[in-house]
Amino acid sequence: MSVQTVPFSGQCSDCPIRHRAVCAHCEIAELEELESIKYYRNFEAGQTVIWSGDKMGFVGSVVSGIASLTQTMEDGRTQMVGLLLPSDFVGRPGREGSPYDVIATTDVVMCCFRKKPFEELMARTPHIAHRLLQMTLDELDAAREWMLVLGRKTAREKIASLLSIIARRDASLSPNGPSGPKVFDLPLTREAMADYLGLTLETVSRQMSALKKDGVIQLEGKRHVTIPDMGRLMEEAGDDSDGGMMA
Amino acid sequence: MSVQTVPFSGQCSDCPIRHRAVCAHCEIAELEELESIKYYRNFEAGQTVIWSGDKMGFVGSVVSGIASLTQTMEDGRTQMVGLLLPSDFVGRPGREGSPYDVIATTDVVMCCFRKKPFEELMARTPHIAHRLLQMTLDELDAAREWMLVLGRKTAREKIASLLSIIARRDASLSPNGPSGPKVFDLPLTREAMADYLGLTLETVSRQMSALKKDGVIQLEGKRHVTIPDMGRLMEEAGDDSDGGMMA
DNA sequence: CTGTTGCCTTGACCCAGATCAACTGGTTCA
DNA sequence: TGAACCAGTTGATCTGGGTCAAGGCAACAG
Repeated sequence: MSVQTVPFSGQCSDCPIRHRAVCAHCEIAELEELESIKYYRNFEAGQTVIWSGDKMGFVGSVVSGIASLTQTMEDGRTQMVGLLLPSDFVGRPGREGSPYDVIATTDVVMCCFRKKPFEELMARTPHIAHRLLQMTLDELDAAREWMLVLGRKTAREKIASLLSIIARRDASLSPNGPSGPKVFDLPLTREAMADYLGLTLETVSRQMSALKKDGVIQLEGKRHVTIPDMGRLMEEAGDDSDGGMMA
Repeated sequence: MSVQTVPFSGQCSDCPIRHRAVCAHCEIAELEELESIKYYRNFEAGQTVIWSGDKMGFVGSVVSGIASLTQTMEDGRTQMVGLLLPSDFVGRPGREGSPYDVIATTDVVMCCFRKKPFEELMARTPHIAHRLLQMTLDELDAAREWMLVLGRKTAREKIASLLSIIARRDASLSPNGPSGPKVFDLPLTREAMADYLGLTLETVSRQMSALKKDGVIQLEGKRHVTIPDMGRLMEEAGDDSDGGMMA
């Protein structure tokens, strides 16, 4: 309920996502231009940022918090089609509306640009256009990796896949090196996990319990997760256990 | 077995995908530059265009035929994560290798560019970079739409979704208007359909038979499909039956 | 301290789709 | 002429995960 405020000076140079967002490759002058058209918006957990089909007046980056992209069928079945983490971009230069709902999963701070000025700026700033292409290609790869999860993995593998994704990206932001136990708080409810994984929340709950019983994860409360052995978790996910890092 | 050859003069100006591929927005001068670094390659049905993980020396566009992007787990489970139709782009400027296998589903002709020269050209040709961004965004939307199919639809709905996708894009290329019966040949085996839909080929076969029995589709042989009522098919797919076109 | 609400867990049962297996018809090759 | 081989169909059976239903537990309001 408390109104969140921008969690830093508000200057691009101090911005926590400065080197990962659309603006990552910008030079000082370009950054100043961006700075002049940007503004911040706060969204509370559960709030809808953009409704599917609505025209979108702005684009922007997630500064903090987590949002989700969700598709819904007429009969209520829903599928989350993307997780937006800090530095991820929302909206499409050159598109009217969003094809999915964008929903704040936790409290979210976004760095927004009105669409028109941003598009104009992008047209004459290859650094931005190029970075956006890179980011879009990354998202496409992530979406396709997720298609394998949705289409071919068992419930247990799906849960393990989700946990390993969250653990890995969390690790990339936080301390303690790549190996060793990982600890984090799940930012998603069981229902949100189910929507992401194409499962029911009961199955999610059961498989979480099973992974706990088998010692793959430890749970403290409902959300606080410890992964004693990341390699083990990756095996459970059905991925190559060597996550690309060799001795 | 017959060696396919380029099915037209080989000049960009005559190219069947001239106005839909990466080069769509190029001006004459830019097109000439592209022309000077392009070459054609033919692949037979079943042939692997690129192996997952291999470094890729080229990028390019599908000129004719159909290719698929496929991911495989160690135990052999496979998921098709994309269908490449004429005008679709293969490869990533700025990436070493492909994260998935690219396999020719039918005989395929590709218009290729060696990666390095293409990247250099792209860097100084915003028309190409911009078009590539557009196309990537489209692919991302398609991938996300497919996530809903994989995660939440029943086998029958999945088949109907696939058929309606093929029918719609076929219709956009061929005669007879948007409404009225659609007729086409399935470019995929039952197994390829199963890999795309996250099903087994037996289930695909059964659901095809069921849709035929219920009059949603007509089958002549195994592959030749007639859709008497597109609206009906869209309902079966669980999509909004109005495909965006209103009276 | 008690009722309510939201999130989660657990159990019992069921069914869509997987698995295993037999069979059809077309095509190629000898 | 027929053996071998595909791609596809169809049947019988099994099972992972969905569905339905009953709590548990923490947070909060009255």
